[in-house]
Amino acid sequence: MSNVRQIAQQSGVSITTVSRVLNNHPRVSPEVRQRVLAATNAAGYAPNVGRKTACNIAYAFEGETTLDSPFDAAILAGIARGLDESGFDLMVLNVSRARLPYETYSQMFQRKGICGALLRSANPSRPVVETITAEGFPAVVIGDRLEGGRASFLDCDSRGPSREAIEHLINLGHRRIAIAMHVVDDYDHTERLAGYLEALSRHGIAADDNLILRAPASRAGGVQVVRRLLNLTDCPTAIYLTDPFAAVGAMNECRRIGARVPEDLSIIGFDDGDIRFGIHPEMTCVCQDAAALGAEAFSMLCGLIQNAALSGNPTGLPLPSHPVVRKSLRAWLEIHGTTGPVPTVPALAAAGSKRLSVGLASSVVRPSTPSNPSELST
Amino acid sequence: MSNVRQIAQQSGVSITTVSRVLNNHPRVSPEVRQRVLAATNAAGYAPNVGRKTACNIAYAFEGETTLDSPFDAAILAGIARGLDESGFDLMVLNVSRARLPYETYSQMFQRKGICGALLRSANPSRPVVETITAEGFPAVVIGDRLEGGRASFLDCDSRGPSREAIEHLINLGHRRIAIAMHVVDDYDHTERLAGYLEALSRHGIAADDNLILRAPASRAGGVQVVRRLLNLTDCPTAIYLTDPFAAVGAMNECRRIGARVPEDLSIIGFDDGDIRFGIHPEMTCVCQDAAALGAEAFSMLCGLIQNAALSGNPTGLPLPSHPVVRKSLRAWLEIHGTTGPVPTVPALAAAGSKRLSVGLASSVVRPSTPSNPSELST
DNA sequence: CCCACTCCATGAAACTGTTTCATCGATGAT
DNA sequence: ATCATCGATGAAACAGTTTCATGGAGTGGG
Repeated sequence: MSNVRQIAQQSGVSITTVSRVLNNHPRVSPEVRQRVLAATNAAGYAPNVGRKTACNIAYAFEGETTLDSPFDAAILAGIARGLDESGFDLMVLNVSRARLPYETYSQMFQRKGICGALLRSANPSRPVVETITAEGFPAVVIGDRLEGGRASFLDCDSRGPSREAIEHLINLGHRRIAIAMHVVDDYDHTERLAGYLEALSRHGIAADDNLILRAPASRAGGVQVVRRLLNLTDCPTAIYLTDPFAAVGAMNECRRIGARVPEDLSIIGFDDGDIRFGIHPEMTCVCQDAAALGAEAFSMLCGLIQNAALSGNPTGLPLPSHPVVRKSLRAWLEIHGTTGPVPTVPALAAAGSKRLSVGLASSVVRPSTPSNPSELST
Repeated sequence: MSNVRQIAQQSGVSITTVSRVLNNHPRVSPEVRQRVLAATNAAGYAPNVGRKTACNIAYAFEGETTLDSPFDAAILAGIARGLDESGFDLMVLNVSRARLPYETYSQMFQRKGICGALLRSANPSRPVVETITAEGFPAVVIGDRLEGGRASFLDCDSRGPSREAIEHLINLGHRRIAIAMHVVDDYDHTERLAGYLEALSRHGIAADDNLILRAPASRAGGVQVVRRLLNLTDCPTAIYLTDPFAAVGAMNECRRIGARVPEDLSIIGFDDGDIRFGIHPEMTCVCQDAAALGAEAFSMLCGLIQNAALSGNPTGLPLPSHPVVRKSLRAWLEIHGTTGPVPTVPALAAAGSKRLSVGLASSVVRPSTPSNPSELST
């Protein structure tokens, strides 16, 4: 185990200077700082004083917080339930903000007394997540499959259930089925698209690019999905929305324009919690148990931490070969009241378009895509 | 500033022993431990080494976590948004679990590098919250008014808007108005009851104990509220449910038994987020902005921490007179589609009761209150 | 050009808290 | 009675931080 005195000797400075560098004090010349940092990283230095306080778990994300989404909230709650028995404390951390310029992510975690991290991954933050896991710091990635490196992860397979959802629609006679995904292109949404495409191809239905939409994961996004689809000359008879809020928004908009669900249009949503029971009709949807995801990820992380402690690497510094744990929970399809047989008469397009134009005239909300009158009347 | 050596001298032991006591090591005799602790508390000791790491904010609660509720989730999100600029990190802490037997809450916070706490208060945890604030540790209580001591708090006044909500119903002609509150009797729900009673008394309507219900803050709770109220001989024409989920459950149950909202029954709910827009008809409700509550509480706490730092009390130890900040946000009434004129014919009781018995026969869910057939037929 | 003066980088030493190892006495088994 | 063991304790070594002193580079006035 290296200490400040060794680092000092190796970089030819005093321990004072080493301490200053490590604590980011201003009064150090750039060259000396550089030299000390090099020695520090080479030696894999970790502070020994205050080491005992390293009993925190981080729920780490990068960039904007999405803590208020039911998904993140439920994950947090799942983690929190595990905490009580474990003796760990939970820290919520924006890793990109918390890291000092010079340090590795592992060093940052150590500095904050964190001995393991749950990494919430979305596509934009993937590079960061990959860096952290590559450093060998005990971490479990939630909601992404980092097949490449040596990352541990827990994801929820929504591809199979998404396929089943679409096949459910196909069995009901639907052929023109739309899918609406989040504009942020994360792993989960991509998987749901894959399930959708799989179902279509299994039943010999050609995918239509016009029926593959992206919209914000919000009620407003769902509203837009319905409006845009109703503008199509060949309107779909069913929509799969891969986000809870978007699904609710779509239901609202259907009601507003007088399209009956499921008589005129079938809707399959997605649910992290129990939104599906709060709306009417209860929503057919692909479900995942986000709280279970949090609890499971936490227990995986505890395993990793224990393992690191046993292998004499309590500081979480990079190891040539650290253990990898990978696991998948499964999402599932729940059939409720928003899916039904394909309409015999194509009532939706006509009714929808007509009422859409009426509705818009009296509505405060304007569609974000400027509607072309000629399209509306088709 | 005291240190271990002073504590050691005062309690007549070595610094080793003091360190052992402070770190809760087992090999200390009870008497010595007692003596050292006394000296420690008397001296207001705070560790100096590792002091710089005290840059965390705690979101502290006691007992069961409610992190997955939209209210707590939104508060957290509000806090998280403030964090980025502040340079603090957020710790989620179950104070009753995290505290070691001997230490004060302030010491516990310090041990964990926490320089300020946001305390989520509910009635069962009030004693703990009061203790913490009495210690003078920089803390802001969210959602409770601790008028007594010197506690800083931020609450959201829902009493006025609750009164307005009931008056809105009275103006629509309603006279028999029920209120359903959470079984856990926290400050907010009590306030909403007060607003309800105020409105009744202002309009010379006598409060009826039969119309004041308690039910769990869940969809199932809301279902029960409707069932129990329909059992009454003199059925209400409007209900105010002080919890979002309960309101949604009540709406569901109304739909199931064929009671139309608002034609047969007016419903006013409560909303922390935007549930009101996700259901149909959009729900008339008293709203509060939980994210704003989190953000505001955080900014208040930052003020307290800065103040403590300026007054040379960076450790957050008890001060004879620490500053107190108190603030209220306001909830507000939003009128949407679930409230309407009082029904001219008392259709609900008859229709509801009839369908209730039919519905129950075919339903898996049983009411928790055993229904008396004679009551049903009235 | 020289001489204070200032400012900055740096190190020695003082200081804080933790951990290791040795000691001492009580207790219990033989 | 003797020896082994174990628990409580302290001295000293150790790790890291902070204070204060130092020396040199730059600067401005004479």
